[in-house]
Amino acid sequence: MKENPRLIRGMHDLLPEAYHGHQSVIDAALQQAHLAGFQRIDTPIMEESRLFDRGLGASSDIVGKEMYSFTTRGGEEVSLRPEGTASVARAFFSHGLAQSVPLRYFYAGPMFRYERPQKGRLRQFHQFGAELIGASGSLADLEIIALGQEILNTLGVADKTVLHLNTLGSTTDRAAFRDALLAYFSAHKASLSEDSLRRLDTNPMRILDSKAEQDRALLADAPMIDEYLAEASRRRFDQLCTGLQALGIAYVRDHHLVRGLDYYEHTAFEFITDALGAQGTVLGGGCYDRLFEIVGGKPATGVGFAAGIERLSALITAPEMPKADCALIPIGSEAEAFAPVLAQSLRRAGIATVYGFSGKVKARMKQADQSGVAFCVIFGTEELAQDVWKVKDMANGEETLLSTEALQAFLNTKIR
RNA sequence: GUGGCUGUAGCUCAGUAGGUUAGAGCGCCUGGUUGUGGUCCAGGAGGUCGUGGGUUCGAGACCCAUCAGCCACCCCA
Repeated sequence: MKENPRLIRGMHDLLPEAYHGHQSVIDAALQQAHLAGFQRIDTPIMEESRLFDRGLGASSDIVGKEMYSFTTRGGEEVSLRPEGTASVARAFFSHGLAQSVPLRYFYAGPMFRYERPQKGRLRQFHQFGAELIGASGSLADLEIIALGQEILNTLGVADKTVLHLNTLGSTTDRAAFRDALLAYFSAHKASLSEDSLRRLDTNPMRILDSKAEQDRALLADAPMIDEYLAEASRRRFDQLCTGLQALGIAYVRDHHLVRGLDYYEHTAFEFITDALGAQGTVLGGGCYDRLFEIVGGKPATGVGFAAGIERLSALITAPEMPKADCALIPIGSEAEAFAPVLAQSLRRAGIATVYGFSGKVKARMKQADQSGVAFCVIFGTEELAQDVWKVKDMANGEETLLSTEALQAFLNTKIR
């Protein structure tokens, strides 16, 4: 316990049961993504640090203090990815994909953030996400939100979440709004919390979602984004709202929803739950047109979301683990030697077969039982001599003697 | 990064105002059954009490440090 290697802080093993929960979340998401025409991609978990430095914005906490960054033996400055979108944007340019627009991509994998661990917050965690590149406007926003909603529906967690929706306006709208906020809060510096005083310098919009009472008291009279929206921005948002209504997707307009990454503009949304403690966002995203120019120098449009697999996994009722269909219990060295042969033929017939339990027959039966198999095939010198297999139904204890062909047929009908 | 709570067997926890050989339940192993699980009965193994230091005649209990976990802030998936 003292000298042995330990788990690094904030890192978690996924034992079979937890892994299965994760996988079923990914499977459900993937299934819906497929139905919507999104294709799976993977990008490296490591990128040049400057991709994230520039892409996510220096004012974001992620870049400021949460990245796993280091210098390689070759002297490259690299970072473990803290999120997936910047990499997708990079890949867009790396492969000249501007030709093939619009693109619908889905990804899933580990992300890394050097934060203090807490409920629903790990240093290595897993996200899946969807990105729609090269389509823009309210229809693209709607498509992405609808996919997110559909995934939550499939997972059966939709009733535990609320969709929060906001618009941040275009880059120019946002800048004007920002200035107005800066002016307003600067005039009320005395009443601001310590954290918000800091935000005033780094990112005034973040004061909007402050949890501090003293800050919230100021919010009522604070400038609203709606007052700063250009006509086109307003229309885009209105059309999105109309579209959501048409799809029967409920939402709440959250004027204080601000996302932490600098690249967002126009539509921003989060599906939030109150069942997970303080880390309530389960799936969130928005429009990130600006990211492309920052990353690749050329304009493109994008909207997408990312979802926390651990958080979703904690919300769903864990599906049952898949079990093997039957276990082999050979008795005696002759039978022992034949177990692999029988296992091979059963497996080739599509029957999931386990063997190799240790100890006496009693102990093996117990292990087989605990592995959850529905049937045991018990055979020793007697059975081998008569060329039969004794099959035991673990549910009711019934035993049947069967020939090899009959065994496969028997198991196949019982299992399906 | 800041604050609060916690750290005793594989798991969940108990451990009186500091006092000899640290307990329970579950799990595990063995036996009751020569080739048979899930119930029952009997027995058994397993702990440097997170780690390091200190106080004391004596520390699992008290103090300090450190590490880890949890919860909240911060931030976000």
